[in-house]
Amino acid sequence: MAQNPPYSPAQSETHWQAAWAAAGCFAAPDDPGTQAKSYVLEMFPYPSGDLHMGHVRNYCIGDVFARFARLQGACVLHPMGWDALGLPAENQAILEQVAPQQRTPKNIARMKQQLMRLGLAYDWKREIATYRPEYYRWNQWFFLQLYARDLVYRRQSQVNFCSGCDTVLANEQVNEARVCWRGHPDVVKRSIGEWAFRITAYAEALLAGLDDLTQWPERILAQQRHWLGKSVGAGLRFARAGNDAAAPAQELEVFTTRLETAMGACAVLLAPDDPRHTDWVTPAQSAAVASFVARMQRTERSARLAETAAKEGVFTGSSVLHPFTGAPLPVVLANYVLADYGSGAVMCVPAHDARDHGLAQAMGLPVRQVVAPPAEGDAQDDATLPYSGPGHLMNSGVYDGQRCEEARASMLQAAQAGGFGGPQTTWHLRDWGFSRQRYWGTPIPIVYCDACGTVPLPLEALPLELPDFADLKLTGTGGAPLRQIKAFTDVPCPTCGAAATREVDTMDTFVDSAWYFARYLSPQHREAPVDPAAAAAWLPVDVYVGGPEHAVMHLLYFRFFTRVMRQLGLCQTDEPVRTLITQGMVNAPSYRCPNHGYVAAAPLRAAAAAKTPPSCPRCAQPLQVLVEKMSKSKLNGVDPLALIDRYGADTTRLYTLFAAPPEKDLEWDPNGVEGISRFVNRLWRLIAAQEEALNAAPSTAREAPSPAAREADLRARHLLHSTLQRVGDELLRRHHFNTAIAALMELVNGLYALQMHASNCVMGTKVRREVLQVCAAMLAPLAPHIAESCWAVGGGEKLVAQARWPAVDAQALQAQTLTLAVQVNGKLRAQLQVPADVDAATAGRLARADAGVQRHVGERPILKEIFIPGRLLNLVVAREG
RNA sequence: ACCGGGGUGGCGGAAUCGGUAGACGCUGGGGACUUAAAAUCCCUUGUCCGUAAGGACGUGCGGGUUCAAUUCCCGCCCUCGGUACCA
Repeated sequence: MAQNPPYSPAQSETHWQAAWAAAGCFAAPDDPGTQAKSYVLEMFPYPSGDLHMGHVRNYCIGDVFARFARLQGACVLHPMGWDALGLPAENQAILEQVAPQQRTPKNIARMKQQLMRLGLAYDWKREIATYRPEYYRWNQWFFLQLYARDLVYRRQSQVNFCSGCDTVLANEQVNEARVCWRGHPDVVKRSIGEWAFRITAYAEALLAGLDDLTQWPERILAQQRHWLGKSVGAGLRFARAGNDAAAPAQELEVFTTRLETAMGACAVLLAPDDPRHTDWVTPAQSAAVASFVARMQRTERSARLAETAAKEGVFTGSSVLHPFTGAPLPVVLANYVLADYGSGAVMCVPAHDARDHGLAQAMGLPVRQVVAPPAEGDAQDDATLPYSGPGHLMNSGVYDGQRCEEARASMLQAAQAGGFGGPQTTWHLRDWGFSRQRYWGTPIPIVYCDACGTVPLPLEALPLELPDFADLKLTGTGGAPLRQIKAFTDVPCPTCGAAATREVDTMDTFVDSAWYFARYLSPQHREAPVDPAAAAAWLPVDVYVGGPEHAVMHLLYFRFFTRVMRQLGLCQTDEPVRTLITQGMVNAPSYRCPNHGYVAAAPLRAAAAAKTPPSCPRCAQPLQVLVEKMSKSKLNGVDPLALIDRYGADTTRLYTLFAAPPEKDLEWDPNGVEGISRFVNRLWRLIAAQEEALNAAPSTAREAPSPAAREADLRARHLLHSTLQRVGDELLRRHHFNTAIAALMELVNGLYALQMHASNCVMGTKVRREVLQVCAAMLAPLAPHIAESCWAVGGGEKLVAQARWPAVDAQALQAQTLTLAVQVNGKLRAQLQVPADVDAATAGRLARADAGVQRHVGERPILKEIFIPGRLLNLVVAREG
């Protein structure tokens, strides 16, 4: 046999990528018409400048869906774009004083080049980038539409404020010790004005919509449900004690899910960051309160709320009257109360709430038990306090003896009748504050006029473009950068023409990503964010692939905007995504020296292979090895481009798909890549051998095949079609690409075992072609380049990228016998070859005849036989001893 | 701390509805081919006992349900993601 040329992925992959482009395989029409449609989308990347392995994994997974849907006969839309605004680019601009408007397109060009090398089936004509005014003008358009519908408003909000930088900081820029990224200590929480979307108006709809998302992972639905956090309870109003008509507030409303414990209330609690607390502070207490509030501003919210954290409070000096009894209760600020949940105030019931109990002990508040646990044996009302279980009421006047549920209902009725309370539902979800004091974001189209107040820009004024970078000094200090530019801020009022000033905050980048999926459908459309005809044709997204870190916020905003779009007449769907795939992270070993921090991982991988324990190149100390998410700071990244250069795109794709199923984390293993590369080469040799065999075979031969040839054909087809069935199931239903690839490896191993790679193979040409074509189809979504070579050698028409998924031949699958597992008392004792259609009685007879089975059954009678057709037989006998 | 995941050989993982634990790949060991190397091919590789035949144990830990549990239930441990201004 002639020596075949070794596989050259670089040459072959460039060739097929050009062929796909020439054939226009991946361009999607504006309307799929009568053809079934499939919209496959991956979370768009932040254009940092270089593709990393996390991107590669994300887009390879998406590409499998897109290419497989096309094989299944769908008209596929598979676009790509750039999430280009936001903090990292702004920080880089501060550092280098280079305009993000210049840096960003360069980064995009680089990353696009890198993406192209992977041979991803994108329709690049639909590419979008959020930093372009043609894109972000629609953020402004949405803002104005929501403003007109009272779904956007201004409010006060708590932010991190660093007096050293004189500006607001992102959470990421502050560490746990409240030190800022530049090293200033004492970052505090401060209240500032901001813009917010009224997403809470959609809470009920967003909750109900989850029931329709049957193709979303259950864990994501659970996280969304908990984030929405619907809680049904009651509101109860407490009036100010004493006749102080001049006091700024006359009552406090609390929210409770346990109204039946009201008689056990010993205080009413407010959050330290609740601005209303000043209405209740008396002069005598003002110093104590001020110091408590200041201390809380320096404490992390999570530290304040931790269950194990000490419960602390301070008396405001004022009291309110218990609405049921008229008894005075102190108004107290407590560290664990949330200002933005429910009504922002709660009643303190120490006997039946652990946190309240802790506070009561710390402050010496009275503990009054009002619920007795269900009586057991000798009736006992005493319980270990705090007690939060079920029971009946005590110490509660007319309600004594009622079960909790009864008391809750009757007290609610009494509260309504008395006009001091009623049913109330609260949510964990809060409105979405989207103001940012940053440069690299979408300007908010608002003007403030002394005469007209807050004035939205007219739609014709859009886009409101970001002013030039050259006109300001971006330092990351001193508040909103846009305020520096007089030419931007000082404008005439759109209504009255008088001198006015613009809003200088920009928008959160979550606004960009809340609706980008719609822009791909008509990226040039000028009348609206999306052409409603295109939206009707393509929405919802059929498959959405991205990281689980977006499980809650991004996906909730995404779903919220989809509902808004529907109400604006832009689309006809409430939910944006039918099937959601959340993929795991890409991890790799990182190496850390106790003296010198992280050490570059790449040179140490070779050392690890040589089994020398890794040591620091600078001080020779042994290094700590951890498996962590690939990142620049940990110096453990793998350059995808280097991988493609060395092994080719198909090997890179197959490795990321094979090493773990999509939803799990993937650990980088250089040896694993070698293994995949071996498989690709093995496959290549098989394909090359067929090229020779098919060319050599006289096409006119009509001789009857030998029995050996018939047997080889039969076996090859059995193997081929059972693999086709498995791979189809893995791709279509289970989305487990690693096991699909394993099945293909087994197929190739099996074909080698049938000598298909060898010159003495007797397999017929017709079966050889079938094997090649079916293999090509199965490979096409996973390793699309070598799949084309396989298709071409097998004599397939046009490209496999344009082909259809083959049908399983049920006849080829039929088997004569199967292996039946025989257990005795649940332990495997024999494996019998039996006829495929064996019944329980026959299986029992065969099993009893087996020597191994007999040894374990012995003289004991068989009590029961459990037969699972096609799988196993379990003989149950009396246990010994 | 709270919410949601995850934990299976030396390693990544497989086991689809409670039915043969360890598919496939890597690593290690042995062999073939070769002057040699690379590449390739073949055998082998959970632990323990045993010369072997064979047996016992084994899916983070402790219990439970079942003829049968990686899978279901209860209680823990460790770990990852999110916690509203990173995206």
